[in-house]
Amino acid sequence: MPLNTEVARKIQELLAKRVTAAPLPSYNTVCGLDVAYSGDVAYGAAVVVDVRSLAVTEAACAATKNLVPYVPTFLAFRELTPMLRAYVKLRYQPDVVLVDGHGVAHPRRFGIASHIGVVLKRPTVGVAKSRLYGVERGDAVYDPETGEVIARVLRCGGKRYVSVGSHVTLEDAAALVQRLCIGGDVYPLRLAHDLTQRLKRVRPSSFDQWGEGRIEDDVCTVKRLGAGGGI
DNA sequence: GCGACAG
DNA sequence: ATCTTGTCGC
Repeated sequence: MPLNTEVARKIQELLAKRVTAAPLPSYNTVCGLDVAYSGDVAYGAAVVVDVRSLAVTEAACAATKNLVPYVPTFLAFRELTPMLRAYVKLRYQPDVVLVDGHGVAHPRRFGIASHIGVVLKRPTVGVAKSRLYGVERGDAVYDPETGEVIARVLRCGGKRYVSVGSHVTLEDAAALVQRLCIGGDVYPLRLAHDLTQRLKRVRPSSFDQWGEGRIEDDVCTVKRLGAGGGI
């Protein structure tokens, strides 16, 4: 599927007004969202972790076809569907969602993490491995237009640009990511990435035999608290 | 016009 | 993101 950047841009500008930065209430579970590709199929994964025990409480995934091309500043239009299709399969709503990509550290203050936060009306945090927009100075990224700090740079393996998705403050977002930085990676995102990579390998390349954009639950094992099975 | 440009 | 093995270095 093609991408109409004219329309996509207006959608971002309109929805950006819905981004909020409320302080994050106490949280117990954090979900990591990621996507991987194989041919013309995108695999999305949502892995939920208990912040105290670091145990995986639940995980889900999905596959989608009819991919949209990647165009800088419009990543959400390519990865939103596979991420959300996996997310909605979760039985329990996680307290916070970590997204692989930027939040408001975006030219129109609406990266994929913000897009997901607004759509779900839930706390989301953007975690990217490289800068897309803004001026980096020390551990902060400033908006060249307003001078506002739009992202925090953390060291977790390599650099990690943390920004507000929505419904969280930058301070809380940075503290949360720092806390989940384990083994040189942001744990929930690492698990989501691993799951996504495995699905890509386990699945034969074609897509049709799995039907309307989804992977059978027996292949994408969904693990839950107290239940058996692994990711 | 030139350079930058999440995944 | 994806195509891909070995190899240099701490």
